[in-house]
Amino acid sequence: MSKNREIAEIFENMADMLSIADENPFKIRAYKKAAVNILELREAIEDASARGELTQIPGVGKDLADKIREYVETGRMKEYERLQENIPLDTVDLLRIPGLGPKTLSLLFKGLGIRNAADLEKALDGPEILEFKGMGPKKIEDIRRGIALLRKSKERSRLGVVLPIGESLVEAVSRIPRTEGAILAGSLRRMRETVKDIDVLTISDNPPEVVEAFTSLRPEKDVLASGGTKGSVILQEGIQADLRVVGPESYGAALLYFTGSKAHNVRLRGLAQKKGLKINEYGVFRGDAMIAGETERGIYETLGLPFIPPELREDRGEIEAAMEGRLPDLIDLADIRGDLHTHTTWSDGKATIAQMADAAEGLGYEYIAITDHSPSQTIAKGLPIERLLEKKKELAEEAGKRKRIKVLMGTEVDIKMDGTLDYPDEILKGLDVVVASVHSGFKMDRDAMTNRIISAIRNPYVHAIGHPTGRLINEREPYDVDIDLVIGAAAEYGKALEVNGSYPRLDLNDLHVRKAVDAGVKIIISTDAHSTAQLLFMRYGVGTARRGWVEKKDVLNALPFGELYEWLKSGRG
DNA sequence: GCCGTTTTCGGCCCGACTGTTTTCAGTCG
Repeated sequence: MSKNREIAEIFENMADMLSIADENPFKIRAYKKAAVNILELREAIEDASARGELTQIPGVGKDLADKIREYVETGRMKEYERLQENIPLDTVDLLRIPGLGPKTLSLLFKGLGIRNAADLEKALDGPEILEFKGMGPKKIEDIRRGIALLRKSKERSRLGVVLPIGESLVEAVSRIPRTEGAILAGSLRRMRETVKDIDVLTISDNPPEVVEAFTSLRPEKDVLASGGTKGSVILQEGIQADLRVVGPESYGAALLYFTGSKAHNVRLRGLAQKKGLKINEYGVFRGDAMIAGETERGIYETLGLPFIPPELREDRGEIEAAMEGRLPDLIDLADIRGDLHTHTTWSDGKATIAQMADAAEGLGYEYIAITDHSPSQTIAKGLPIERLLEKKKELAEEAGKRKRIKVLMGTEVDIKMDGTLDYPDEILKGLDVVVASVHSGFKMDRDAMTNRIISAIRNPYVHAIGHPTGRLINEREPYDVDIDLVIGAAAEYGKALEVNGSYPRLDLNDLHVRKAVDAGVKIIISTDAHSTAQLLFMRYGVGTARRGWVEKKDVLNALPFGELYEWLKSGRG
C-alpha cells in the first residue's frame, strides 16, 4: 500500500495548521497544492522517492521532497510533529465546520484557548465570545449550524466515495478461496446518495473460513466482529464493511434481505404472511418447506410480483406499482448517448476539448457538449465573450475532425442575482447547449430565489437548469427554492431540469426528479465533469434518476443525436 | 513553499457575499 494518501493528508493538515498560525497564505497554498498532486499521482510515491524524482511532482520542490523522503524512509515527519505540539489535530478538525475559517479559529484558539469541539460548543454558549472582533449573534448561529451539519455528515458518506471502495472490496472478496462470486448489497446497491456502511454478500460452503479471510484481507483498522457467517471491519478509509456468507440456496433471500430497504422488506413479509408464507434471509417458506431463496426474482414470483429493481425498493409505491403491473421501465446507463454538461481547460476543467471528446468517444457516446463557465465565475475562469468566441473556433475545428462523435458548443451560464443571464441573448442564441445555473447569492429568500430561477427558465435560449437546488451533500444545504414552482415552470416552458451526476451534488435528487418526470418535465443526466475521469460520474446520475423512477423516454441525452438536436433547436425564437 | 527566458527574486486567482462594521475582514468557490 503506497503512502500517497497518508502524505497528502499530512500536507493537508500542515496547511491547515499553518493557516491557523496565520502563516504566509502562499506557503499554505503550496502545501495544499502538493497534497492534491500527490493524491492524483499515478504511481506509489515511494517509487518516485527511490528514484530521487520527487521534485518532478508538480508543486513539490526541495523542501517538500525532503519531508516526503523523511516520511517514506522513517515513517515520521519531524516538522509535522513539531507543528502538532502547537496546534493539535483536534483543533485542525474544527476547520471542517462550514462557516468557521482559519481566522476565526485562530482568534478563538489564541483568545479563548479553544482546542476541540467541546471547547468550541461551550464557548458558543458563553458571553465572552461576543467580545471578539467580528463575532456577532448571526456568526455564532452560523457556526452552530455548521457543527450540526458536520455531525450529520460524519454518519454517512457520499455514494461516489464509497462505491469504488465497495467495488474493490467485492473484488477482493471474490478472490477469497471457496467463495462463489460476491455482490454489493445495502444502500450502496440501492444507489442512495449517502451510505453508512458497505454490505457485501458472497456464497460459500465454508462460511467461517471466508469470514476469517475477510477480516484479515488488508491491514484493516479494526475488526468489529468475526463469526460463523458474518464479519465486520472498519476499513482503512474509516468506513465500516460487513460481509455475509450464505449457501447458494439462500443467495437470493439474503441479497433481498440485506439490500433492503427495511421498509420494503417489511412490506414484502406482510404480503407473504397473507399468502401463508414466511420470508427470512434464508428463503421463502411454506411451513417447513422452502419454496424459494436462490434468486431474488424467484422470491418476488412467490408473491406474485415482478422483479423490483433495487433503486426502487424504498416503499415509495413500488410494491403497489408492481402489483398493478406498472413498474417504470427505468433508464439504464447503457441508454445514455452523451454528456451535456462538461468543462474544459477553457474554464476550470483539467482536460482540453480534444481530450474530453476522445474520452466521450471512448465511452461510446454519440455527442458531448462542452459547457464552460460564464464571466461572473471569475474564480472558475469563466469566459468573457471574446474568449467564448475563440473557444467556439477551436471547438468547431475539433468537431470538424470527428466522425464518430458530435462535439457541441455550450455554456453553463450563471443566473445572476436579478435572474438575468451572464451572457446576452444574441450570444446564447449562437450556442448549441445552454445550461443555466446559480453559483452565487445562495442566501436569497425563497421567493426571490424561485423567481430568479424561473426568470432563467423563461429565457428562450436556455435549455436546462443545472444543479437546480445548489446543494453539496454533507457540505452545503440547498438554497431556499420552491422546487415545485420550478418544476411547474420547466413544464410550462418546455425546459429540461438536470440531474447532476457529480456525486457531491446529485441534484436534482431522487425525490425531486420523480416529481419532475411526473409533471412531464424532460431530464438531462449530466456529469458536470471537470476532467475526463469525471465523465464516469454518469452512473451516479443514472442511479439517482432510477431512484426517481425516470424512464428512458424522459431523458434527453438518451435520444439519438438527430432527435436531440431537433429538441435543442425547437422553441428558440 | 514553489516556480521560472518577462527567472534565482518577487509573484503567487480574485470577486461576490455576509456580517460586522462605519470602511472592512472572513469565507467561499
